[in-house]
Amino acid sequence: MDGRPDLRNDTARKILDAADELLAEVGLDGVSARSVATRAGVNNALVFYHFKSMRGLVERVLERYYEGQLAALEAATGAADEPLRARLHRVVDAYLDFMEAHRRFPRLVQGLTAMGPELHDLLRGHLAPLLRWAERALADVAPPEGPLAARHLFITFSGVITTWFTQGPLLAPLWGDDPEGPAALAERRAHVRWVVDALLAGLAREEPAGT
Amino acid sequence: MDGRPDLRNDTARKILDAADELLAEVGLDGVSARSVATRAGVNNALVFYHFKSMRGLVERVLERYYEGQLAALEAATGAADEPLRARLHRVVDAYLDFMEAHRRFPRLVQGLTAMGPELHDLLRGHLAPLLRWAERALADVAPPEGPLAARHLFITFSGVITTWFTQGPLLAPLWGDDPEGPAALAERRAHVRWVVDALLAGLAREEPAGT
DNA sequence: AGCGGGGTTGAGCAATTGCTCAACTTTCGC
DNA sequence: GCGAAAGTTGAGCAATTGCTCAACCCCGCT
Repeated sequence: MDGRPDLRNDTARKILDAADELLAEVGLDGVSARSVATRAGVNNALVFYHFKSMRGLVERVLERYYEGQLAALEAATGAADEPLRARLHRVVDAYLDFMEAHRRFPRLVQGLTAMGPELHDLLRGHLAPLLRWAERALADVAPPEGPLAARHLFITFSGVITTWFTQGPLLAPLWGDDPEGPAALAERRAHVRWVVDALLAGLAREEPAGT
Repeated sequence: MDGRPDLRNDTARKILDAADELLAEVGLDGVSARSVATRAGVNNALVFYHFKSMRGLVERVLERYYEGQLAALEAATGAADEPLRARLHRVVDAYLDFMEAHRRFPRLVQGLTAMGPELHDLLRGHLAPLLRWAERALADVAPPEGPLAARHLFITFSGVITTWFTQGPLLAPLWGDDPEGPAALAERRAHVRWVVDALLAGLAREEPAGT
């Protein structure tokens, strides 16, 4: 009933889905237990029965997304004998695909990050495996320390990708594009790939003799 | 009394400053008119007297930041005869300096962006001049359309910079650094400069014969 | 048939919210 | 020194919030 309720088509799942939708529509502060319950078609007391508190609900929504993201990135990592550039392209594609398939996710993370330090530990716990994964994936080309370390590249890459999804809806109307459309995403995907190539070229130039 | 109250050291300014601080501490939803008034040392009715509504207050806080940011970037743009690389480095430095001097700003924007579409028009209004400025500054090296257009580069650059300030506090403890310290910022600054150089090199390679 | 427990319900409580209002004080032109 | 405007105050209203609780329903078990 608490912690991790069953999510097989029963009430807890409907509540979780409703919370997910509402978080994207009205933001974190706009969603109330009553609104979640109403959308899920259940009594609002059930929200606190299945998830212990409102915060527990939000944490569970987050958890679901981060698990999916990490799985998607790891699945795209592929074999180590593949050329790094091709691997990175696949990973970046997977990142973009996941964000496109779950457009609410970057918004949600953005909102929670800005909500104050109480949630930082929670977010850190989900970010840590992603960072470790990036450090492993970039171990061959990035120095362990300094301005070109994998952690900086990780922040840069994730910034380049997620900023499109968070700022895109704001900016795209300014140049008359549909930010949610597939054409705009394809263009952004090409841009990100180009950025990856340019940064890889820069890394190769920086340290011509790899390990 | 409304719209744009005088900000010369009287009550309206104290309210605005208090709101600014609180927005960063407890997030957008955590700040109430009473909390703002208490911190400012005034009666809470004054919040609605000087600013018409709670939203008006937040808008005014935002406005102050965006005006400062645009001024800082334009001041750093410099003369057109200077080499583009040097100009970009100066602009990027100014961007980083502004963010460092106003660490609450990226957080605030992040929170407001995630808060739902009601605030999007407001944010768009502030973002538009920044975008136009970027398109002007990059007119020589970026094509007007496609994946390398100035707008994509703008999102990329601002993502690389702001993500450090929003995600940094989350990630830095994972590698035992003080994200707010000057050493961490200097390292990030070097990283961003390196990114700028790498992307400029990529652009030069893409279109060897400029206008 | 009876029992017990997970699931569900509506009502409700205490706290907080944005905002209003009438009354009070201060400021300022005249 | 007068009167109007600007500024300030405490009280309070209507609505919403997270959350609790006692009662109920429904199911399998014996």
